[in-house]
Amino acid sequence: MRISELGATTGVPVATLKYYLREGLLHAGEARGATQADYDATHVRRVRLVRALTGTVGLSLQQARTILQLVDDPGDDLYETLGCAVSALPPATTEPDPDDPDPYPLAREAMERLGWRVHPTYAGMAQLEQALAAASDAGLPMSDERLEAYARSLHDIARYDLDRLPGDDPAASVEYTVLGTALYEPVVLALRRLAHHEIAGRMLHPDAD
Amino acid sequence: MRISELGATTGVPVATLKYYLREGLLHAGEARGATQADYDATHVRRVRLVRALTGTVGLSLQQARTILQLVDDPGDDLYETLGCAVSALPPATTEPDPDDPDPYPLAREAMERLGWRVHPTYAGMAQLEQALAAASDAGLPMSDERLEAYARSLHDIARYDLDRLPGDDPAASVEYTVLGTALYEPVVLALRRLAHHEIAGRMLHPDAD
DNA sequence: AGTATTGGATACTTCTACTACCCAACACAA
DNA sequence: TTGTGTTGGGTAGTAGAAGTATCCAATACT
Repeated sequence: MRISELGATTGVPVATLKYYLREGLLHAGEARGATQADYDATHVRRVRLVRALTGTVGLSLQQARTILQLVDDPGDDLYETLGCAVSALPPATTEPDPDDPDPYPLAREAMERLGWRVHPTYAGMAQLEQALAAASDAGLPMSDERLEAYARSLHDIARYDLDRLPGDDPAASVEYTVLGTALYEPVVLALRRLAHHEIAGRMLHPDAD
Repeated sequence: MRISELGATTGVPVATLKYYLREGLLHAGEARGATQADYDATHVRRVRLVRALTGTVGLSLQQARTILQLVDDPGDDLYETLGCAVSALPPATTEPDPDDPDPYPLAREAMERLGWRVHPTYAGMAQLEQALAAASDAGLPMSDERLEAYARSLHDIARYDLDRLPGDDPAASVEYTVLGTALYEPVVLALRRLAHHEIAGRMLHPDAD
């Protein structure tokens, strides 16, 4: 498959594919000569993945590249690889001051109340801290009760995800977890928005069919 | 309060505040003369809100402006206002072809299976359709079973949100719902990521303290 | 042999979100 | 009253992200 065919198959302009090649988001095709290279199904899949991550998920090319590198070359520790993936996802956070004994007080207290055992400087902690602080700053602080309600429901979702990992294939598990974390996030948000709509509809127009 | 004070209080450069004024994200201060205007607590709140929406939530200024206009001047129908707000949130979707009798087949089937009564062209439908299509394109299609598991948990969250609306104050309800939808989304994502981490930790290191 | 396409490189464009600078009008302190 | 500093209002410049366009010599296909 030549590059123009790859473009036709995926609907992505050839100039953009060349850009992805330059930027390291797409592996080079197999060279068949100085002016010809062969692209295959792995390239089609990769291009679709890049478009899904940068388009619907809303990642920057830099963030997508980091995720893809983790999928291509995962460590053997799911736990650590997942941490690297999460730290690549938005919202971007700054490194915590290593001297600060309690860099994420809101998130730490939340985890303690929930009884969740998480590493205190896991990337998700910084993201939760930032999210809680942003809500407070904006005048809608999140109550402990609400946070616990959210956490319980999301814990159920996460358990569903991890219960379905192929336990006998660590590499597939890493890929599934890393990509699933990122790719299903838009589904999560869309479903929450639709649920708000559904419930508001029942509250305001209970008589409709 | 002068503009420099507003900048000092919020930590936002004066040049940026002027930019927000020009762009209609921040209402003008009360003029006290040709070269002096007075800013108050509503301006501080608004600046914090803009920074929360554009920073942590990740909205563009255009999207944040749309949300803020809805909060400033909501219709009297929570149902419709919420729809406008959701359509301003990412991922951006295109208008459906009005001749297409079934513009969002994946999302429609999902809603039917779930028994959710939603308007078939609600903005969230396009977003769900796009999210499901992106996951499929990327090689991780979402099973019906998984979608239902996610939907059940997120419906619980949405019910929690709407059960706590001040029923006697429609304007406050609109503000709470619109801003809560947007501002709590980063919390939702951070909690899901942390839950993955927590559960993976228990699976891989069940013996740790 | 001739035409079209490719890989590779470089340059250009568009958009967003600022950031910097300027200026005349004013406020305030000495 | 005079000097110093700030303000509103405007214009212009910047940096980064994500492409897009063009050129070229080297092929591949017909």
